[in-house]
Order: sequence, then C-alpha cells, then structure tokens
Amino acid sequence: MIKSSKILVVDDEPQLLRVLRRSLSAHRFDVRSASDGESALEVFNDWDPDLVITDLSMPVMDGLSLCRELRRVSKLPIIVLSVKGEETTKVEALDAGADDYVTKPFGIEELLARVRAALRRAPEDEDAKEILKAGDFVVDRAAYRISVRGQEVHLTPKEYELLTFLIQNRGRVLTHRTLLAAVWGGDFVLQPEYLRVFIGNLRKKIELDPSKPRYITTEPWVGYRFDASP
Amino acid sequence: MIKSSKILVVDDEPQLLRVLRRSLSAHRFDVRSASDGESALEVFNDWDPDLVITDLSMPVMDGLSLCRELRRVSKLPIIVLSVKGEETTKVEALDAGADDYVTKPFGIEELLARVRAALRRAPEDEDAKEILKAGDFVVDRAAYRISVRGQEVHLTPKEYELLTFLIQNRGRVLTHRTLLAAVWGGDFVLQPEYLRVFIGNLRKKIELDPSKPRYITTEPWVGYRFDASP
DNA sequence: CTTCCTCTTTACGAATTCTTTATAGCCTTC
DNA sequence: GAAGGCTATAAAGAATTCGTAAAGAGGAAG
Repeated sequence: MIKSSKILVVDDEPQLLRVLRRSLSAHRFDVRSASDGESALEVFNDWDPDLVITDLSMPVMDGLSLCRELRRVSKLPIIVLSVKGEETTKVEALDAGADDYVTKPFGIEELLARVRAALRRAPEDEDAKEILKAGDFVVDRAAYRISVRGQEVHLTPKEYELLTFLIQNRGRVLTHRTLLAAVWGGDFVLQPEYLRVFIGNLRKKIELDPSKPRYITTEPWVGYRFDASP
Repeated sequence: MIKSSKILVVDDEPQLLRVLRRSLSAHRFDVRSASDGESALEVFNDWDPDLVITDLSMPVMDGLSLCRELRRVSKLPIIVLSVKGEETTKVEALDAGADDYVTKPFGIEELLARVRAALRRAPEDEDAKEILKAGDFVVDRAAYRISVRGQEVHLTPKEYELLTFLIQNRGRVLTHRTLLAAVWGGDFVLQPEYLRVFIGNLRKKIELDPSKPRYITTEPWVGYRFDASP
C-alpha cells in the first residue's frame, strides 16, 4: 500500500481553500488546512506534512515569515501562492525558502503538476524518514536522539525502539503482541510483563506526570496508544 | 574555497543565450551553453553540470525530450523556459521531469531566484571535498592532516580514517558494524574490541578531557557519534 | 640488532541495561 | 462485597557493554 502524501494548505480565503482541498483530495492527497501562519505551524508540528502550499498575505503571520520559520526546522517543499506578480515579491519569497511561486489566478492542473514535481524531488516515505515529528516529540533517527518539549531525553535502545514504533503508529492502538514483536522480534517467548515495565520506565522519562500518562495511554485488555496531541 | 555551481543553458536564440550567460556569470555561476537538445546532452556528459536551464522549442531535440533523457540518468535540477503559457504545456514539461517552468518574457532576477532555490535543494556531496571543516576540526584530505582548535594532531593511519569517517557523518550515530566496515573493510573478522581501543586512543588525542568526551560521544549499545557543536 | 611505532589481542572493574520477581492498586463480574 | 484478571511500580539479580591499561606481534628505520 502506498501512503498518500500529506499536504498542508495555508490561506485565509475560505473559498480558495475549499477548491484546493477538493482538488488535492481528488488526487489522493491527504489534506489539512490552516488560515494563518501561526496555526499552520501548529498543524505542522502535530501532523508533519510532506509539503506546504501557502498564500503570502495572511493575518497573524504572513507567508514569508512562515517560510522562514519552516526552513529553520525542515527541508520540506514549500509552494507559495500569491496574487502579487511583481518580480521583487517572487524573489523575496524564493529566497525566504520557498521552492516555487505560483501567481493567482492559476490553473489547478498546473498547481498539481508543480506539487508532483516538488514531491518527486523529496521521495521519502515515513519509514525511511530521518526526522520524525509528532507534537512535543522529535525523533532524529540518524542521530539516534529523541527530544520531548525541546528537551533531549536519554533512552536505552529498547526504550528507543519502543517509543519510535509508537510514534510511527501514533493515534492507533497497538496490541501487546504487536509491540513485543516490534521490539523484541517475532520469534521470542513473548511475555507481557516486559511491556509493562518498559512502558513504565518510558513514562517516567517522557511524561510530565507519570501517574497520569498523557502521551502513552493504556487501552485495557488490548494494548497501548500514543497520542501526540491532547 | 567555494566551488561555483555549473549551469548549462540550452536555447536556440543566440540573443537570449547571451543575456543569460552574462547575468549568470555576473553572479559567479560557471556557465556553458548549447543550442539544441542533442548537443546539450553532449555537454552534459562531458561537463557534468549542477543545473540545466532549457528552452522548449528547439531543432534536433526539443526541451521535453531533453528533460526525459536527462531524467533517465540524473536527478539534477531542470528549469524550463518557454514562450508557451498554456497550462497543458506546463503540465507536460513538469511531468516530463522539469523542476520548474518559467514563461517568457521573464525577469532575470526571478530566474536567478529560481536557480538559487533549485540549487539549494540539491544535496552537496561531502565526499568530494578536499577540506572538511566541522567546529573545532579541520581535515585536509589532500595533505592528510587534521587539526583541532588550530593545533595539528598526529594520528596513525587508522585513527585518521576513523576520525575522518566520523566527521564526514557528523551528527549521526554510526554503528560499530558500520565503523568497522569503513575502516577495516567489510570482509573482515569484525571485533568490536578494536573499536573501543581506537576510540579511546582518539579521545586521548583530541578531547580536552578524555574522561568526559565532548566530540566523540558514545550511544550505548549502538555505536558512536561525532558532534561538532556542543 | 635494537629501537620505535602501529596494530592486534586480552583482561578486568565500573556502569548500564535487561530480565525476573514481588507487591499493591484498579476494574469488571458475579 | 468478594474474586479474578489486568495493570503500575519498585527492586533485586543476571547479563552486556564500555573504558582503560597493558602486553604481544609485526614491520620500518637507524
């Protein structure tokens, strides 16, 4: 199964937003939207999209600032939309980190082609991605580091594998069996006691209040679930 | 010394070619040109440019075919220029492998910005660099020398290879296996004990306080990592 | 032949991690 | 309200791994 790319659309015009959502969804993209730069950053942190399409003029935080902010932390493709066709504006946006600039009005087919071109250049699938983000968590698989709320935490290899696996499958319940197989390998004497101990240790390291887990919640008789956003 | 990017410009209008050559050269790009797709491929094979700017309509081999041909063998950025502004043409070019499409007439500053954006995405290869810099470290691969905090250190060949490899992959954790394969060659009786000894020796030579390593940190049960910045 | 340097191998204490066990608490069911 | 199953937490023992020192092997230079 091919996972569809996640696209975040940022614009303050509800009508354009609606058109884009529909067109992109029709082409099997996973779409979310935001109406200004600040909420866009929130969605970005929670959802970790593969591409961002943003308007330039917006309330709260304009497209240029959004580009710069995103570029500080990510290399994901950014496509800027704008009614402004002046050259200086284009240059400014491209130098702020945008990958492409499309002047409104534009043909939806052209935009889709530019989206395909941008995604083609960064063909990373979730499993191979080096940096995994989910809410307060950032997992750098290359550096083998995990930080929570900006603070790096030291995890043992098993804890690291367990948490990474949970984050990869965030939002869904994973059975004890699945988790044990993922961390200890399928052919093993699977004992759910391990899991309890490790989940406990993990919670002590990442939860604000380990007695009231917020990230790793337990689903009795089934397994555990990781939630990035409360 | 920063190597200037090599750009191949393909167009059959001598006048436009002249304008582009001058503008790009003025911005420190290394420019060569071709007047049709076939000769462009020849220059590409000979010269190995970092980016291609091409017109669509050309004799002998048009821009679309050139895109496809280049994409078969390379992932380098391609920017298409054309007088045709129809959407289908744009979509066709982008899907043929072009990274960007600019309609003539265009502002030279915009084109330059798009060139910068395209080159920014292209990954530079560290392996080819003669002089590697990372924080307090300078590796002169030509002279086979390494200096730390301005002070040259004497390293044995294996130590040199090990440290160079670590610096090349700075920031990421390298497994014992990877390191052993890199320094001693893959087909070898791999014994992690070597590594401990060599890392220890290396630390004694480059760390300010070998008992509290700052540059070469160890990720227990996984491997080692080189950190340039504290 | 001796000396120096580098590479390989071994050994051991210290630190960390993994596994196991035990105890207490919670929820559902009867 | 009691019983049974699941879960959370602490703690102890076993097993690995890390860092370091040191000794032997091989080769090059004097």
